[in-house]
Amino acid sequence: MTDRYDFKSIESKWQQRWEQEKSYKVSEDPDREKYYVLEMFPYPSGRIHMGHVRNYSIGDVIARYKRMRGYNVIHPMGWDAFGLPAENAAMKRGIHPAAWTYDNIDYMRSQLKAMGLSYDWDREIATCNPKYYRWEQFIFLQMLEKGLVYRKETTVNWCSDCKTVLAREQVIDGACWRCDQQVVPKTMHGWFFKITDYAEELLQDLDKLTGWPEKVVTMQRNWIGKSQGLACDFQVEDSKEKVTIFTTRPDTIYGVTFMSLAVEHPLIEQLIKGRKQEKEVRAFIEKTLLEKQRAAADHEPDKHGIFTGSYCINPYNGERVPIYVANFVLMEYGTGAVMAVPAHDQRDFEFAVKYNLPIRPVVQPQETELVAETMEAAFEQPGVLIDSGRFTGMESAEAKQRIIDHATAKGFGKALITYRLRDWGISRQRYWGAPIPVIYCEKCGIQPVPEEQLPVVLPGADSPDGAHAPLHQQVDFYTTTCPKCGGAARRETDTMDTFVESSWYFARYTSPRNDQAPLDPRAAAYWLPVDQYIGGVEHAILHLLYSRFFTRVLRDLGYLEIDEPFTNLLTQGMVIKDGAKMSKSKGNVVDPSDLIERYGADTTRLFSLFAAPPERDLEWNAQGVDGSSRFLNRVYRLIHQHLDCFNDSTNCDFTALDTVNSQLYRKTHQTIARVTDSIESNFHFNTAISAVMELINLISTLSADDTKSNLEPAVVKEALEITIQLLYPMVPHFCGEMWEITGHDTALDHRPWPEVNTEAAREEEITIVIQVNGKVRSRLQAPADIDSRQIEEMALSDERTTQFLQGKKPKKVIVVKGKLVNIVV
RNA sequence: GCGAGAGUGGCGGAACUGGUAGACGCACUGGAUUUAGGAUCCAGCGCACCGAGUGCAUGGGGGUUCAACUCCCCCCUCUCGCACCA
Repeated sequence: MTDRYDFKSIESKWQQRWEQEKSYKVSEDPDREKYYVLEMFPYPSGRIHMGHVRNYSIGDVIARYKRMRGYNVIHPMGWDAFGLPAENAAMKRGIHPAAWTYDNIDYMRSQLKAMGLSYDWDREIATCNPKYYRWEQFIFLQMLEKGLVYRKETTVNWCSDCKTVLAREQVIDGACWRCDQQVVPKTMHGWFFKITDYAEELLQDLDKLTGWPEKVVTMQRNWIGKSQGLACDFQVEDSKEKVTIFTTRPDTIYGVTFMSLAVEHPLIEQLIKGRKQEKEVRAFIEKTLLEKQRAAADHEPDKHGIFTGSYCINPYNGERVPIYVANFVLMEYGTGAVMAVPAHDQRDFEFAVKYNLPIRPVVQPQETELVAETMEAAFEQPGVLIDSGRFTGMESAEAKQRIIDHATAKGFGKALITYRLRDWGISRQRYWGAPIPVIYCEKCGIQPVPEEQLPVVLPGADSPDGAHAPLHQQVDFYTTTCPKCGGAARRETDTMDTFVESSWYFARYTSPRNDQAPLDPRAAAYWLPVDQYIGGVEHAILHLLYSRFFTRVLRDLGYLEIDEPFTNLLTQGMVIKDGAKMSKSKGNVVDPSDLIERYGADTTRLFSLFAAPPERDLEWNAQGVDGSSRFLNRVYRLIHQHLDCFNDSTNCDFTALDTVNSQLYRKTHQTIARVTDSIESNFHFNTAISAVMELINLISTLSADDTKSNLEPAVVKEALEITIQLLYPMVPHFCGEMWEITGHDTALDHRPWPEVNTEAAREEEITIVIQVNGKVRSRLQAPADIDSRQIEEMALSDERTTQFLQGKKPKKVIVVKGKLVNIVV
């Protein structure tokens, strides 16, 4: 035997075996309870990085653990394969995006296989495959039919150099992230998913997500951003027009002293026409629009505004209210018009101070009295109404309701709920995405591509030198005939946002080769929802919200029976090095392949699990990897040292062990308990590994030469067998091999997880801590079942303790059974 | 600004419903063995004092308690998310 295990041959041996035997292929089995564990699928960027290693190691431990627990575990993997980087790489290297993508997939698949991950590779999907996006197009059409998709014109960020729409994240200081060209707003048509139809349900059901991190739930709640309030019409003076405002504070409506409109508000034109302010206001609007375009995301511009020359009437008190245009009012939210109450809204307060507008308190706090002249900030809390007509004297909460009721009764307003959530714009002017399956006919208008003509295939993707220009430049692609009238027509040339693919892939995994429907409802009903989903917190909003939306859409289309796709969510921390996230630009990247080459997959996995609990950031430490490697070699040597125990057939009475043997027996069962608990409660594999290390340390200590003869082979054998079983989900090749060389012929995947013998795990003797005035002064050994009176007696007669008492009489003695005694003097 | 989370040795991190702070690992120090080792084994390792020992220690300051990393109040720092949402 050598003193280090040969990870190379062991790992390739087991990987081959798993592959040949299809060890992790699963199918529906109504007699067994299923468990669906899923890691967010990767974008095939070229090589896997440490974040992937961490993500998939965590998932694989859970998959293997649950398998040992007897579950029918589905653990699939695939590729989020559409996206802009493929097009960029293609441009740069003169190859086709499809070729680049599929090459990357092949390489990364081999990297994942080298990690020994227990996937059912027969379920592998790549979203750029027409067999996948065909069904995405199908779902799109079903949604279109149901009115969940619509086309509208909006303003987008356009880069004139790259000739494409940019996502908001791709606009840096007003310029394109790639070519640095100034981004311009452009009005164009696009397709939208009506996610806002589900806003309320998506919000309400967040309460059901008890298996999600609070943080993610909160982020989604804020993102949906529900506000309840009053929509109320203010009649424009000397005009037929009305300004409709939205407020969440109807209780402050008697404190309105002016009105603010967004610069884009459609009414402005009429308000200023022919007035002396006309020119000035136009100039202001133009300037503000420019400013908005340029505004960096990280600072708020100062508040500016300008009087339009018009007034409107507060329907509650009949007062004339001057109408302003202000740069801080958003057209996209509410109604684009805000009633300004400087006394109770900080922005309005600042604006009023700047432009010398009146401040009128109408809600009084409990303790103090607000006086307009001395206010230094708005009072934004609820309180009791004053100077508010018939509502004076009411509490804010009641007043809100009464004021809304009043508006409803009089017909100039109503209760309104608004959401921050916008409909999801999915049109992209890029090549490498799923084509949107509609046809434009001059005569018949927008026509869905007939189902039997799906998929609308991306042209050129099947040959390496095929065309990959944006579809609107590919005449052969967009020239078609109308499915209705047969006349000349034009295909939609936009492709879908890549987030669409990832919004339902987890469901497709349940019947990945189905060519009759997007999903097999029976398979979906068996496997879904995903029991444990694992991925980076950067997807907390978009991907996870879209998936929740799609799940409901697929439910309403009759494919799914569930509301929520992911029962439990684990958001893993980043892998960092030298205090920063690993990135090429920082030059602190560790390539997982180098590690696997040098230390093996098991060591790499073990370290990524041991260095930090999953939800925290993991600081990469090269020496820490050595430590993990050392540990495995230590286990390896220890097993070899005790190989004879596995052949020993001496009878052993586990109920009558001597001190040394019962110590090991006890520790073994305590370790099972600790490891099981660490995994079950919060997936803190770091403490699970620590526990096994302690067990190994004990076996080492006890098997040092002078005491070895005392150890019972059966006790050592049990300890080592359990070590191997407990470590198996984390370091599967190593443990598979150890299991085999210790004479077992059933694969560990089919061995049940070890059971704790609670009797054996119980300590016989415990350490009782003696405190004097709360400070530890002494420790005593006592039998575990000692009662409080006896402990107290022992403590008071303890020599060290009496020294500290210096003859003083105890005022009080607190005894915590099995733990400590505190003597107060 | 708002929201969420986190501050524990030289480092990563332990500590159950308040009850021995620092498990486990890394680094470091001393020793053994070795031709050699980035191998292995033994011992030490929060800080202060020469020390058995004692005192001080979980971001800072108060408080509750016999007892606080843990509970309460105030403050500081860091990370992440949202960012004029009416």
